[in-house]
Amino acid sequence: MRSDGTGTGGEAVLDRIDAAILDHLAHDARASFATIGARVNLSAPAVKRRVDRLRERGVIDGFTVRLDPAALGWATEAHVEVFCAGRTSPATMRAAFERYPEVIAASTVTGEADAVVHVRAHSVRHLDEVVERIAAEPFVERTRSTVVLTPLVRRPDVPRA
Amino acid sequence: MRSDGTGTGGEAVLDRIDAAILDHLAHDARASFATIGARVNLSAPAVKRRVDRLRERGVIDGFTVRLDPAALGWATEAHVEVFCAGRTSPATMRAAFERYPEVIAASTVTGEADAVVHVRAHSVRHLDEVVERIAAEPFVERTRSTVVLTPLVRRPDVPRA
DNA sequence: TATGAAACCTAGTGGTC
DNA sequence: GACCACTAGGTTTCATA
Repeated sequence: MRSDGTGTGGEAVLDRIDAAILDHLAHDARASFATIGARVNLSAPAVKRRVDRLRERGVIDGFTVRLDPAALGWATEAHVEVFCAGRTSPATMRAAFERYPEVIAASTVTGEADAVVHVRAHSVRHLDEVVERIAAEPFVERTRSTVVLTPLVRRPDVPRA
Repeated sequence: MRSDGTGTGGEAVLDRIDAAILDHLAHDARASFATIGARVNLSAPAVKRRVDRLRERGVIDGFTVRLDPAALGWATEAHVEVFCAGRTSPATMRAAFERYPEVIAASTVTGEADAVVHVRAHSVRHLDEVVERIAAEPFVERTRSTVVLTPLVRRPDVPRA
């Protein structure tokens, strides 16, 4: 895989217009096709067809709302490293972590810990309670938490470039 | 701050209807106000007014597209712990990390490291290159990377509960 | 195969009660 | 918050390059 987003055959995953459309949608997913079309020099139907195709291809996973955690009282954020007792399957971990609404992301990782769980809570007290519950999961040996002090960058999940 | 999302005065940040609207928008940010209204027993204009109010209040930050990283060739993901030489201001770090399109999130944290930077790259080679560049930033003493093996959970940035 | 133009239908929006 | 009227946008069809 080359780092410019093209496959081995040279066919770009996205042409320049698709990229521009996605960039626009990233900023305003409710923009009209006509508005997007004006920026990419395409008619509204043409934009719609491209968006439909991007959805079919799985490039576009859906459209969501961006919420401000602070405005909703989710003031505390932490990365919880999870150390497992013995070998635990990713499926087991997923099943466990999915049950926590406070878990916004989780993945198995290289290095010392077996998994890193991204937790959002209302308060340090709330965070503590969640971490306690995670630590009490049968497959968890211990955890190590690092609390977020200052958010610096927060971008869409996928880079534009 | 209580953990149920209400303030000290007892006024909920969101009433039940707002929460339902946001939940719907989280799943499909391009849903029509009429469709949303059908689910929350409200007319389309009423839904629109609530959404407008949520935007004004800053609860809704915007609407974005959810892209599949794999479909776009962003196959590699890592958490990079950054250790700074001396004291470095968050503003300095933000300015530096913002310049990397590969950085999808960054924050200062408690614990050993000074910051954690979430990086997405096309390949391990690409990731390596990005980490090298971060490590070469003037304020960075050293870095420690943990590469994501298996994504387990990936949710909207803010919990619904 | 992708597009543009037009037609048609649905949705957004502001005013009124 | 509902209802109405008006405007704007979504979606299909068809012709074209």
